[in-house]
Amino acid sequence: MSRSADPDPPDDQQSEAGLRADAERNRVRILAAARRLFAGQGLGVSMACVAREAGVGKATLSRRFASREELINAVFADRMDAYAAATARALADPDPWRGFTGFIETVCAMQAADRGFADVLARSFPSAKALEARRAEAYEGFLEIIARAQAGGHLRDDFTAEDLVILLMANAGVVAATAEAAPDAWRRLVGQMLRAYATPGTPLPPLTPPPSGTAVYRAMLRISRPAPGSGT
Amino acid sequence: MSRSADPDPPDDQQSEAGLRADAERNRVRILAAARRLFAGQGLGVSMACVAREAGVGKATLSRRFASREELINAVFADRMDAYAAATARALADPDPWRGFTGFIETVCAMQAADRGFADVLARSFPSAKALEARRAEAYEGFLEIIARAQAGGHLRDDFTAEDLVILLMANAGVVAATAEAAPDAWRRLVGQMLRAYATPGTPLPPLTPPPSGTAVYRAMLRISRPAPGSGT
DNA sequence: GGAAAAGTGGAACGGCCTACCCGTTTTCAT
DNA sequence: ATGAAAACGGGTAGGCCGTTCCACTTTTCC
Repeated sequence: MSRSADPDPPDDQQSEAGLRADAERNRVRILAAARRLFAGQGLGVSMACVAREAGVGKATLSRRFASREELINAVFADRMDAYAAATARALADPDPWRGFTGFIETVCAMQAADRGFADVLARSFPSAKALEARRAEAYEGFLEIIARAQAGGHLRDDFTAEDLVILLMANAGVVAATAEAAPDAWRRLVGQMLRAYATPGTPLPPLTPPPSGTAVYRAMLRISRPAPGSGT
Repeated sequence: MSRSADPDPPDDQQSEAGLRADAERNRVRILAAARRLFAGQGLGVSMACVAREAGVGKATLSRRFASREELINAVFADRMDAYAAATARALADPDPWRGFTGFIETVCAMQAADRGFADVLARSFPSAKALEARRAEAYEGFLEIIARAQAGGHLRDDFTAEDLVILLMANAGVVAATAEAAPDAWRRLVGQMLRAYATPGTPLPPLTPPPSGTAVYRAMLRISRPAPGSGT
């Protein structure tokens, strides 16, 4: 709610302060290109590739986004909004357990849909202020989701917020490996994890069937992750 | 059982056919260096780094191991032996369920102990014949482990061999992220997965406590995976 | 003990990436 | 319309990575 309250109205999305028209246009093209590449290949894509894909010079990219983290911050701002919003939606659900499972599934689906975002959720970027603020916000919301679901009796008492991070890291691993060859594999993982989180009597939806043996084999072959430079 | 039945006896370990003494010595140093680096930083370490660590020239490394996969094949041969042997041990256990859980824990522990091996288990290297032979062997054994455990009534009927691969990929993700900051996080994941695999009445050991919030946060900061080039 | 064979490491090369600088083009306000 | 400021993109330098070639050293074997 406290994001862009500029007096300039006609910006539907995020836009930078006093940027010249052509500069703003390039900014948008860069963001679109980066979004595309990050989604498909993870956060490790080289800056030169992003510039090439956006049809701008490397210098322009560097001028607009000084570091990779800055670019990540801008690219994933709206996804992090959706992430934070998902906690609110979960809390609005009258059924605490359904709110909990829905949140887990939503978030893991976001990871599956965007390899870059999968990494963003499993890592932390201290210099990306907007992102980290949203993450903290979501964390607070998730604590409440947990408390409600535990009070409702369907979530085990030993479940902690740290377990979500572990799940996100695990799911990032599965998504990175299977995105192309077995794009539904993550559902299997999540279904099983929910079984593990639930108290004994809890009714659970049937498990997604596992990917075929050949699909899994192809996934084992294709894992080609460029992966983030440990850069600045 | 059908491995090195050479007439040359005095080789205790793996050694190459007619290699000059000093060449063989270098070979061993290369393997040791690669083992060390792969274990700590994953399979993405540069060949130049391996050569430097081994104290040999890059040319020597390339001459001995033409490709990264060849090096991986040699380095992880004994680990894959242990992997295959673990299935035999599991099958020797009179309690099928204990055999199953012990196998899962052993394998995931191997992943946690060696980041390179974690990747090896979650990927496939068609050109690394020795490795893949062992993997196939282990796969056969695992099918039997599953059948026995399901017949015993403690393993759910919907568990499949593909679920092991998914678990290995998930665990590889957790290990890559937490190896330094929260080295026990994988135990939490595995404990929860076993809960998910077990039929309702099955007695299960208590869950490993989750890593502390600060440890998890440090893990989210430090994920710096070089990661394999999508090699030859 | 000496020559041939086997092995070695460094230099050179091409490819890819990042960071920086600089001459040119575009925009915007007057 | 026009000039200054802003933005542009390409070129260059520096760093790794992996591969190949070549003059030199070590081992082996007779």
